[in-house]
Order: sequence, then structure tokens, then C-alpha cells
Amino acid sequence: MKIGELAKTIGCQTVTVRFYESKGLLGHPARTPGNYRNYNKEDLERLAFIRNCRALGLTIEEITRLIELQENPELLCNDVNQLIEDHLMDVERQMEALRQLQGQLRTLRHRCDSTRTSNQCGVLQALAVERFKTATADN
Amino acid sequence: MKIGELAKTIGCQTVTVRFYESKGLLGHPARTPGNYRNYNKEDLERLAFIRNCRALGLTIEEITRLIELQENPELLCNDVNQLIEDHLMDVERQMEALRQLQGQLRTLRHRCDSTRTSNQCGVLQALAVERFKTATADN
DNA sequence: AATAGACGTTATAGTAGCTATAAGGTCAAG
DNA sequence: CTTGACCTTATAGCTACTATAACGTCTATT
Repeated sequence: MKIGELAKTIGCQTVTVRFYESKGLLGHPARTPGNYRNYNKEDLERLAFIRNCRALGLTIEEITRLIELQENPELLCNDVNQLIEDHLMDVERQMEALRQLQGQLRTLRHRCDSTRTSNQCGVLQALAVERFKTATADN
Repeated sequence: MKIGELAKTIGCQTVTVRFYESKGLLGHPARTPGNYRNYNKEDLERLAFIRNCRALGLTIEEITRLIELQENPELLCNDVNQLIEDHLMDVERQMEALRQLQGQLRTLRHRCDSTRTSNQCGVLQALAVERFKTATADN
């Protein structure tokens, strides 16, 4: 199975597959006589696993750890749960930050109307003055 | 006012100030005889504006547009409202994506326990099999 | 006057997770 | 034997910074 077929089956781009290989998420596959990457069923399963993890927002580093856990079956799977739990908390923090943004943007919206020009614009004035609590936390 | 003082007043890093200058958000300031950047009150206000926008998640490109609108007071401020509206919709889309992630991660969590090793791990098995609807939309 | 240390300067590379481009090699069909 | 679809590597770009190196300036203390 060549890289294009693999990518199409899984639903990603060929460059992405090579990118994962370069990051060590996928091993170096066998090569055809013409130096094309030649994938098998295991590679396909691994790629599916990676894409499923990515769809959940797991980082490449997190996926690397999951793969290590997978390949050392004697390890306790508590670590897997912990990773998911941590990631879920990350997601919840992000949501909270977005919720606050949403509120601030809604306040900002419609502070002016089409009858005014930008030198009287309430939005611009608010942006110039207000100290919004930052969501991109850098003190 | 030197760059360090400016940055400290606003609450960002000096490198960040130079970064904004390099992106054209801040103009090239006056220089002291010793070639240090020398900022005035207007520069400070501009930087405050930029940081307020960033705290709301506006991109540098969006901020560039807002500054253009600011500097051309004859333009209608409807455009400003539209930009905020678009950004708000972005934020809402991101929240929806995160909400779905959250649900999936919660389903995943605790599929296994500390009495099992990773070769029996329900989480890993789920990740290998399930086709999650992607939040990082690249079909 | 010399020197330490706190600040400033530029240039360059790195971060995450890809995407885009160039310049070329392989293979099957017509 | 050429066209076109696919593959190869290498390199640069994206966002919004952060980090590093190697050097210049200014103030204060010795």
C-alpha cells in the first residue's frame, strides 16, 4: 500500500503521514524497489489510532506517550486514564476562557452603528480603554 | 520611555513589543542618542489597544484592520462591528468543537482501571477503533 | 578611570502541526 | 517514448511568540 492510498483510506494528506514519520509516531516503513513507502495493515491501524487521538485534540507528545504505553503491555493503564483526565481538564480550561471571551465580545458588539464613522466608534473606544482580563495568560 | 518601561507598564515582554513593531502594528519609534527606542504616550496607548485586542483573541491581522479603521475616521464603523461579530462567531464555533471533545473524552475516561495493564486497556482499544467526528476539520 | 550589572541592540532559530513549494524520480497506459 | 499520476527529498512558510547569542549603552560603585 503506497502512501497516497494509505492517506486516502484514513482521510488525511500524504504530507501529514510523512510528518508523523518524521516525528517518530510512525516507524520507517518498508520500501518498494522504486523507493516508495510500502505500508501494511499494522501501519494503517497505527495511523488510524493517531488520527483518532488528534481528532480529540491530543498533542503529538501525548500520542507518543500513549503509543509507548501500548507497546509496553505490562504497564498499568491507569497512566492512560490519567492522560485522558489531564487532557479533559485542559479542554475544560479552554472552554472557560472562551466563555469569558464570548461575554466580553458580546458586550463590545453593537456599541456603535452604521450612522457613525470610526472616529466615534464605541467599540474602538472600548478597546482603547478597557483592561480585559486576559485569556492568553501572560501576567 | 524605554522599551522595558513601556512593556512593564502594559504588562508584556520587551520582545513582544519589538515583535509588534516588526509586524507593523507599532510604528518605528524615535531613538535616543544611544539608539534605544524612545516611546511616548501615543505609543503606549497603541500598545494598550493591541494588548486589549489580543486578550480578546483577535489576530494580528484583525488588529491591523482595526488600526486602519481607526486611522481613517471617515470610514463607517459598521466594519468594526462586523469584525467583532465575525470573531465572536469564531469563538462560538471553537466552543462547540470543544463541547464535543469534552463529551467524547468523558466517554473515554474510566474505560479501564488500575487493575488492568495496558494491553487490556479500554481507552486504548477505543482509540484504535472509533471514528470520532473530527473537531480539527480535515475530513 | 575601570568595571560590574542592568538594560538595550540585532540576528537567528525554535515552538505545534501542519501546508506549500521546488525540483526531481518511478511507473503504467497510450 | 511520452504523458500524467504518483512518489521522493529538501526547504520555507504559517501564528504569536519565546529563546539564544553576541554585542552595545548607561549608571553606579570602587
